Amino acid sequence: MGRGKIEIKRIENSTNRQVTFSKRRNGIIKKAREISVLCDAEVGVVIFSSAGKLYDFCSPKTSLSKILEKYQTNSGKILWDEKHKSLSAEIDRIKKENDTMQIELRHLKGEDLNSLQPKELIMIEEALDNGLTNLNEKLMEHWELHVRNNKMLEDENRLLTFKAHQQDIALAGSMRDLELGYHPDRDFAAQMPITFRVQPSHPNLQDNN
Amino acid sequence: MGRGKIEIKRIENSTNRQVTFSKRRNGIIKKAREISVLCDAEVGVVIFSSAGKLYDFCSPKTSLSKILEKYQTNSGKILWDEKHKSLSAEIDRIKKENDTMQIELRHLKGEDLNSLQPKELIMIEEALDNGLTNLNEKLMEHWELHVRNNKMLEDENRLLTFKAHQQDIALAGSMRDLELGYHPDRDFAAQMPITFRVQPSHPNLQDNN
DNA sequence: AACTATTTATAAGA
DNA sequence: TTCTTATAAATAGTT
Repeated sequence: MGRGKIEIKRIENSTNRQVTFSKRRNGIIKKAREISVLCDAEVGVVIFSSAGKLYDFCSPKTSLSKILEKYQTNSGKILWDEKHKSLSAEIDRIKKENDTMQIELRHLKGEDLNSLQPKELIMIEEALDNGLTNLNEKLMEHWELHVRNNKMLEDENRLLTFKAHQQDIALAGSMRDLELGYHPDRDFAAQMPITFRVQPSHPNLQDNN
Repeated sequence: MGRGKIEIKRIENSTNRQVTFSKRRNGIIKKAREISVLCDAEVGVVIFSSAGKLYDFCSPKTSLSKILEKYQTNSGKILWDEKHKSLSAEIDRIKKENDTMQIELRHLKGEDLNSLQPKELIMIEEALDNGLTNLNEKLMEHWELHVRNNKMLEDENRLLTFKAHQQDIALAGSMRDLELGYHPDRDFAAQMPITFRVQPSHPNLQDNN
């Protein structure tokens, strides 16, 4: 249907094929929806493009899972058996991998060494030595970083202390100047940092007896 | 499409509905076949009539089972029953375990250490030290066994050498004895253990000359 | 992504 | 059901 009739065989032009796929896919899914509504049918459609992209449709009020379950009981065909097998096979494969690693780990931790030959033991020893070398390198890096940071902190600290000291001196100087106005005879308070000088909040509590 | 336009809603007339179902079902399956050929797509269609009758289509060179398997891995949706879920769950669990061990192994081999804190590094170092200790112990056992075996071999060797030597001497002695029979003026054969002295079984052969 | 000339699907009727 | 046929829908080629 279209400007020309086409033969039903693989469309060789890739762009063309993709466009046609897109149009027809929409068509099928629309048709699937329509039949499910018009005829009260349960429909499941799964489409993979040649690029592997997935499109699917499932009639409302059900699920692919339910439809497929019904498919199995109805057709007698078993859809999951293969899947079961492949899953089990994968489990076996991973478990084997797991065991191998487990053994390697144990060996590296110095466990279960009895069955090993000196040659194997020496290989493990080399691996451990190697690991230890790498590890110590990394620890050294951390340590150096730590030392450097500490040094920077110390420097900063010294600088801050110095600045604070300078400020104290400067403040003390200006206090002295101020107090000189009130009690020209006393000036030793200026030697104290300003924060330590008592400001009596209740002057009447002071000893009057 | 047809003599009149129809609204997309459930067809109430049962006969009508069934006829429409039949026609449209054929239509969908034809379309599914066409798209699978034209566009090199994998298509699976499952349709249940309202009466519960099953119709299905699957593109050539594959199977519903395979398509659905692909559907699962692609969509992440799980279509299968409880058994599958538990298998999948186990796979996930083992894979996680695997990953953990893989990381631990790498760490013990001194790889991928960058993300670790000094505290963690130190723990790994302790594990490595420990492993090395156990390993060296085991190697030492092997060595001692080896030494002991060597020593035993040496001892045995020495013993055998000694015995061989003694036999040589004994043989030499008896040879001499034999010869002494012919020359009675020599008697130092008496220094030899008695068992090695030859009892002449044919006295008449003794020297009468 | 739209357009449109054609083909195809199908609703209704037989 | 199946066939026919008028008409709706889908879509191939084009812009």
